[in-house]
Amino acid sequence: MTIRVYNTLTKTKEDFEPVEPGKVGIYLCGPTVYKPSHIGHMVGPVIFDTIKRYLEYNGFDVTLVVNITDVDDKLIAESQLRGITMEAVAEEMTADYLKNLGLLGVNQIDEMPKATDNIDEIISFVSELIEKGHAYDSDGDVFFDVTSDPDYGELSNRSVHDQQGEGGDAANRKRHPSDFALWKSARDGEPSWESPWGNGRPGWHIECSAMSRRILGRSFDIHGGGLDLVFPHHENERAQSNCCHDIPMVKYWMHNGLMRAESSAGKVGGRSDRELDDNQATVDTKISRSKGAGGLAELIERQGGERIRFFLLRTHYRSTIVFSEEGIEEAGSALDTFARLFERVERISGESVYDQPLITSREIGELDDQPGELLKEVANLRSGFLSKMDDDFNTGGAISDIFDLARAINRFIDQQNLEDSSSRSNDDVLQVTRAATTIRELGQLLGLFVTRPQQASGADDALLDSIMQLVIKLRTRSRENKDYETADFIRDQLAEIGITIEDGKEGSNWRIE
RNA sequence: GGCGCCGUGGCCAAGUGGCUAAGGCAGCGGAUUGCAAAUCCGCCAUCACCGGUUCGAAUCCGGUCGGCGCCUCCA
Repeated sequence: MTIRVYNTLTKTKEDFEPVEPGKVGIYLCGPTVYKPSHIGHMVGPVIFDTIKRYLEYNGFDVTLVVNITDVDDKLIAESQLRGITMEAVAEEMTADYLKNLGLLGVNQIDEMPKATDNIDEIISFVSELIEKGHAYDSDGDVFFDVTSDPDYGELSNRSVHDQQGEGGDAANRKRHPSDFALWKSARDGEPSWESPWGNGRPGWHIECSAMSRRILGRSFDIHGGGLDLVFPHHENERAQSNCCHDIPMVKYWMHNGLMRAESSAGKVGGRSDRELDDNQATVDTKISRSKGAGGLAELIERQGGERIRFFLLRTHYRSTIVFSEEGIEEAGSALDTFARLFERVERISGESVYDQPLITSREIGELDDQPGELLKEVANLRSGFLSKMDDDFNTGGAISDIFDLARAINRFIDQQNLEDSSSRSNDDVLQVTRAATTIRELGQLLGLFVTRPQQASGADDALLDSIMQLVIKLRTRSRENKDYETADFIRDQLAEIGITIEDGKEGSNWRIE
């Protein structure tokens, strides 16, 4: 069992071996908190949350860091526009971001450092770069000298010659057009901090170099982010850190694919809308406002976090995901299979699958020999799931195995006629329970099936449940009297208010759709 | 112009040199059901196109067509 990881730097999958055995440091570039987050911002957190879960399951001690960029041009612009402080904007948008992460089950983040809490660290980092001859002070701005880094451009595969470089008035203070700002001198009315080069604020890239060093050390394992960050952000971070420390900052650079709106409008929340002709712009703007870029909170409320998470994880993390709400609904239909299965198992065993203890380590599971016909199949599928995850966290491929698992369990229940209590054996019930628990064991690695769904059955609301028991009793009586007209009427009427009745071998079940 | 990605069944989506090309959604047929629903069983693709390498390619190479990203703030 070797985990393999695709490294953007080498463009190949490599065997995963942490810098320090048993320990893994992951730094994921988080958001600039100037606007509410959209679904595209969730792709990285969901996949890296999943990666951490998987690595921990495999016995690694993982630290996951996601930074918050709370000082930059866009934040300043937003605060001026709204007439409130930059801190207030950042605070509001950070809260929005955290709320959305929570709803999607992203709860593996260990630290979320903010740029403004690390100004001292940033200033000393810049000073070190100047001392080592990799940066220069130019009239209150400090720039990184890209020509001092022989490896510059290696990550994004480009040479200094074909760089455009930032334009604007900063350009004539640079020695080379590709040099980028480590420290920007303050303009009137902008937030600023004292520094050896005068009042100013950090450049975009330096916070990540400084904060990752503080928390994860000079050399850590995984640095992640969206594909759009490879250049210039990660290229520049890498240049800063490598030049400052003379050791590789990061062992594995991992980048997730970006999300795109339907009808190839460009990425969600991106700027491509305005470049389209009128006709298309109308279509695409509507899509992005109603379905994603606009209200993530509303989207989550409508669909549920688990569905969205599953939707994201169905596609390989390096691929582009085309956003559509239909896609999320389809993912939801697929996910319902598991909710129904867990209820079915609960009816048979009398215990909630959600109350069963979960295996949280791969080793324990592998040592456990599984007796019984069903559990043999389960063991096979389980190892299929794990080997797909081993191969660069192929969540999309691995998911097929949990569907096969569900089918195997349902088939076993059918064949052994376990819904009929008279034909149940303790061994069969045990096998089914353990098999279903294996789905949860694997699901938890993806952040799925972690908590019991609220509306899986009526048990949440005692009054509703007793009323439904009564309704079912009345309907059962009708059926026994062969009064199918009444029985069907009750079922149809319930369906209209969103309650599904299913007649089973030992009575009827109901479910809120 | 430079760098890079993608094109697998109606739709979504794994697989990237060799068992019968995963899985999901939808559909169809069957079992089951009073009828349904759920569940199970079965059916539904030769992998954009052309050429090449190879005993053998969806998987490698070249070309064509089509879609997309980065090079500027962006997860």
